[in-house]
Amino acid sequence: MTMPDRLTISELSGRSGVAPSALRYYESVGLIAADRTSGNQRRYRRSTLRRVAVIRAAQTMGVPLATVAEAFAALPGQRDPTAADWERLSRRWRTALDERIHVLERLRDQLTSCIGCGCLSLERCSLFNPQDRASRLGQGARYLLGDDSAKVVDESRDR
Amino acid sequence: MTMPDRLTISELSGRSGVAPSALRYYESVGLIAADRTSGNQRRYRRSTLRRVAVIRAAQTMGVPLATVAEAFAALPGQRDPTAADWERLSRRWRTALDERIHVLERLRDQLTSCIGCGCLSLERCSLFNPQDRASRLGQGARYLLGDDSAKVVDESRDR
DNA sequence: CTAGAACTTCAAGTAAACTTGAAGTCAACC
DNA sequence: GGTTGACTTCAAGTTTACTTGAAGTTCTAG
Repeated sequence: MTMPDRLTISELSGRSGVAPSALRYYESVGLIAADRTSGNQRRYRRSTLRRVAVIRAAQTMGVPLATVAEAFAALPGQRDPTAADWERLSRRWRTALDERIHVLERLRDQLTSCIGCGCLSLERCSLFNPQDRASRLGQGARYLLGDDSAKVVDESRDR
Repeated sequence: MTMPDRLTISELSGRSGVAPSALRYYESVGLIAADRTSGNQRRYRRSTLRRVAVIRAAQTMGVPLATVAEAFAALPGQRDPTAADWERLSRRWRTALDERIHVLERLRDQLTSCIGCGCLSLERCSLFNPQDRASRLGQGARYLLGDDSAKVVDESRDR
């Protein structure tokens, strides 16, 4: 009973904390895969546990599943991913994550200094700058093209 | 033409970068309000600009609109919010934002050290710990109750 | 005063990420 | 070998945060 070679869906669910229905959904969108028993039941490789963990980590970062699927496409389909495979993936997300953290930090500072201080002038306040929402993560700087910035610049004295 | 006292919906949309349809939606869920002209068209107070900016900031933080609405309930309904009003609100979110940033930072570090390094043992790796997903922001530590933690602890050698 | 742009409401549609339910099949234990 | 729990598929429902479209009204410039 210790360390089964292949996991049933409820085992994977129990170990990953992800509902069976969600795991089936992940399979339906190509994020994970499973072998089948003669009776058509799913049996997951142990490496799937790691995959699921990475999926949840990505979601915490704000990465949509479609983007995760894209990234997973770079992983080997047949053999289990190696450490190097996972590392390539982590490097790819690391930058985006750094950016996202940066945006949130700026927002935090603004939240105190701009809203909190009572400086009700909206000029040059990045909290009010739509450009700062370019933090969707996943596609990169989509927002940065359309020069939405400086649109919310306003004279002053808005309560 | 400089600095109108009340804004039309397209003016507010233009200045905030938020689509008119979204603004109407915000009104429908009680996030913003507008006076009406004799002909039933919306005229927004200038303070609405700030409200909308705060809504977008909250979304960047990952706060759902329902939670924003709750927070806004603490703002004065009649008079325009003062700096102190906004500050109370910002203090309330500041903590949550700090937490969220912290979670993402831990995730970033793990993303490199745990996945990247090839230490494929999953024990004590917070990337694989469902507890770390307690970052929903808004309700506080909902996840932290159900002791989901230590569920994903696994023996080792998962690829 | 009239054309056209901008506005109104309301219903329905969309996308993501699932969950739920029905109806049936498989596996494990005594 | 039967029964109970776990599994299967498939369709439909849910939530959030909107957008789109239809059908009609109002505002503003000439």
